Amino acid sequence: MRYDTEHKQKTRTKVLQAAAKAIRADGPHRVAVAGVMADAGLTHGGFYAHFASKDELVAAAIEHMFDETRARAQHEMEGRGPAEGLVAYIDFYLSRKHRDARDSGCPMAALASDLPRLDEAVREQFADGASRLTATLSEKLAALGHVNVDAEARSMVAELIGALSLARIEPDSKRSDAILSASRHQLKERLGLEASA
Amino acid sequence: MRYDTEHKQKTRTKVLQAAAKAIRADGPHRVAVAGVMADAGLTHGGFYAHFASKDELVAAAIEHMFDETRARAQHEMEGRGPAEGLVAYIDFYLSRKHRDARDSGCPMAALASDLPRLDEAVREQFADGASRLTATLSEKLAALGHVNVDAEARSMVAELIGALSLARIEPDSKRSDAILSASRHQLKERLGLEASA
DNA sequence: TTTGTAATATGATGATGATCATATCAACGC
DNA sequence: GCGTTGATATGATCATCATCATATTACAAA
Repeated sequence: MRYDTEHKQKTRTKVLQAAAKAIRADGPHRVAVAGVMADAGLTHGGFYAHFASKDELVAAAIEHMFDETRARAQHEMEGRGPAEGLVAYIDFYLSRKHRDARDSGCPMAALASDLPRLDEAVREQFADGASRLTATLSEKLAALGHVNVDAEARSMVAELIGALSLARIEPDSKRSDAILSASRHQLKERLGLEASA
Repeated sequence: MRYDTEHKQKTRTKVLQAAAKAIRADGPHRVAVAGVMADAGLTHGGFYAHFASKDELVAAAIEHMFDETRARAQHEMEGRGPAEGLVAYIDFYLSRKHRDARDSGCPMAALASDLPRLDEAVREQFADGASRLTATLSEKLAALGHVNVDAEARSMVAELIGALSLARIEPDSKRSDAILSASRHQLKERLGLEASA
């Protein structure tokens, strides 16, 4: 080996990070290989030493996004009881910060409408990610003594994604805030996580 | 006038219909002007006699989608009391039929993640459409004696869009059905539209 | 039937972008 | 120091696509 053993590995990671951002920001079809490579500090030529095709890059980048956001979610809920954990997650997910960070936030919200247009393999990855998240939330609900935890968790995830998507569409920032706020409160209220309406 | 007075108008409508379908199916960036024209039974050359640019086509097509789906929503709820209307709308929105008809269904669900990447003008159109829908649902809730109708309606729209998006991502049809079903029931239950859980 | 012109078709043009072929460079072992 | 070779860079190529310039065509009116 001429270069450092990890050199190529590190480069691959840099490319993946750049791709993960660009794909969420611009959509899988608008990201250009050359652009991603430039963002990673490279030129387009080396690309095919790392990935067999752009499609493969997209798939790998999506996996990368899930790894990142799963870690963040865990971090968000870590060291808290089920109720506080759920509240923290809701507050994080429906925060202005998350809304404004499309390029580094939840891939499901960032790519909701791009996905049905992608390969089934990628969709499976996504469905898997969604299931894992639903399962985590469902456990917390069970710990709180809820009965219909599965449906409640699914419904919760749906509202989170929908509300974040809508908040990102709304150009008026006050109204966008109101969308986030409404869902934050409605969710907490109906899950018994908040005293007042 | 050489052609029929309505000829061009009719052609424009055909192009818009084709574009509205293609955009929802493939996303605004993957639809090609020539393809849309071909779908409308024409060749690409005449395009610029109807629209100044592709962007203008996209904007017009999105307006067209809203007109269509608003009419359908009205039809769905028409001649029913507020409770039955809401139930009918939920059942329609979260139906397998709607899930499988991405190219002719709700534009918000079909384009959720494409929108933040489009012009503010288009996003305003969308936010407007969402507001109108929320307002309609909110009225029905008020008629049923609900108090916090605004937040409830927003939350409902968010869950509808989120659940439909998730159902469209999930490649396994049984699991996809389960996503739709969970949200259908959760929504009706929490809005007091269904007797049993 | 002929004709003028709006509506449409045909055929460029230039830009962008995925992919590949070839050249250059970096750093490890000698 | 120097060559070897893996990692990147440079510079095509080919396809797709928006847009435009020019040619046809269809049909109302004469």
